[in-house]
Amino acid sequence: MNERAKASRVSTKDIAHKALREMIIKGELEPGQPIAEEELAKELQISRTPLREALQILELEGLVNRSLNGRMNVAPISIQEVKEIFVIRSNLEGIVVEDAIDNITQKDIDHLTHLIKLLKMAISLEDYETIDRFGKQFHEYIYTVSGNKMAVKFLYQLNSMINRYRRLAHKSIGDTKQSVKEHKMILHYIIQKDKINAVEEMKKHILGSLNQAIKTVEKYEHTQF
Amino acid sequence: MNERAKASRVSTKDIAHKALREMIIKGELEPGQPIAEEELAKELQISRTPLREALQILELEGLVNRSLNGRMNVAPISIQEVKEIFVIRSNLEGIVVEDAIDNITQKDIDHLTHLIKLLKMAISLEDYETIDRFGKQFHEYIYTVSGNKMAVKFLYQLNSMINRYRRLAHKSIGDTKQSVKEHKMILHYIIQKDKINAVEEMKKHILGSLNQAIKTVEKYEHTQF
DNA sequence: TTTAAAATAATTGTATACAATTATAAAGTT
DNA sequence: AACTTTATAATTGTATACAATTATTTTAAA
Repeated sequence: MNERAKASRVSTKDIAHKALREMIIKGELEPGQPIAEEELAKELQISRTPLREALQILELEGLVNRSLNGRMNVAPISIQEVKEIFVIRSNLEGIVVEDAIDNITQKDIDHLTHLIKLLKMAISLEDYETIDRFGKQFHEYIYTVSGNKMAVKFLYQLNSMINRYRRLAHKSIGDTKQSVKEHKMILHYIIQKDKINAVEEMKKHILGSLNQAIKTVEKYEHTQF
Repeated sequence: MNERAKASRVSTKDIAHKALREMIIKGELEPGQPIAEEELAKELQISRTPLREALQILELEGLVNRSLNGRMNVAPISIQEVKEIFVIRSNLEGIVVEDAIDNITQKDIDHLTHLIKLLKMAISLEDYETIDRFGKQFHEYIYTVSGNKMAVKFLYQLNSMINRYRRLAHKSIGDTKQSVKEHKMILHYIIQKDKINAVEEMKKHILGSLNQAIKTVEKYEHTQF
């Protein structure tokens, strides 16, 4: 048999899915904008078959909507939806830290501690993109430790939508410093294996970013119909 | 223009999706069983195109899995997954009652009260199917009142999986009587607009059915690989 | 001019054909 | 006989063709 690992093939569908997701998150496809399959397929230089499958995934992810007549459009942005998403996310992140506490090892704690250090460093450099990346890594590392596949699956589903809003938000240095404090607190409770407070703190942390997200969204809001 | 409402066309894809979901929930397609597109398409008398789209929905719903080589199989059943699902559901149901309390009217309260009466009646008749139906209606009515589209969307997604386990479980009369008590309590707190206790009670109610579900699943478990 | 009806065009939904990949069987080698 | 290698078959992934539906334009009537 062949030595090298089988390069798990990337399908045209997956490429289209990721590309479109990116385009929607970046706003290159605007909220509310109608989608014509033929046209979009030509633009991506693929056929309609994998494109339709990609669009269907995006539909289930909540990034595009399908109206009764079958026509699709980029999902509008709404404050109501942002609120709903963040409350759900806060609960899921709560579930996930709680499970993570059951499984966490010293190696994991070291890694999370390291991530917080990196986070601080990025803040001192006012490098917002890096701040965002390390913050994300902190959370995602906890996802992995939790071993809760289902919750993680839902969290990633939510993240597709959250990323749309995250992109619009530009944090202040004050916000990021507050954020690093919260990460520290969460880690503290994880180390203590104090589930109640870890969950509590995590929920507060997520909901804290909600108000900020709402502000940035207000001016972009589109009506849903 | 035409008078009558446009009969929103049902697509082959949707029919296939619902049919397959039913078959999986009923166990007609067994956990772990491999799926061959061509064969299944012939059986359903449709082409592979809409079948593939239906299968993709089922994949995202967690009812089928796709392995690295593209082959699909009916998702196995596992205790770990049941646990994860119920914890997530309990949180989502908590979110939803909390929101429902903000919107609830006297009419809604009357309806929920009525459903509990029907539930009691079904219990006295030991009609388990009807018990199940009214219990479901009680929860789904709260979904609607909440107005939380996102949470409801996730709940329905979970329900596809939960229904697989629900079907295996056969409750005792004792269980159902306990259940009706819990419904009453939940409604009580809703009427009082006591969010904290309503959420608490709802979570307990959902998690209460977890242990029962676990028992029934234990003998059906298949290993995931 | 406005409204309704009919015809045309554009778009989505499904079936089929083909290409690419993966699994299975057969043949060859040590 | 066990292991590779090659050839064959089966299966999935993508493109194209066609059918069904929906939207738009044109024509006709009031």
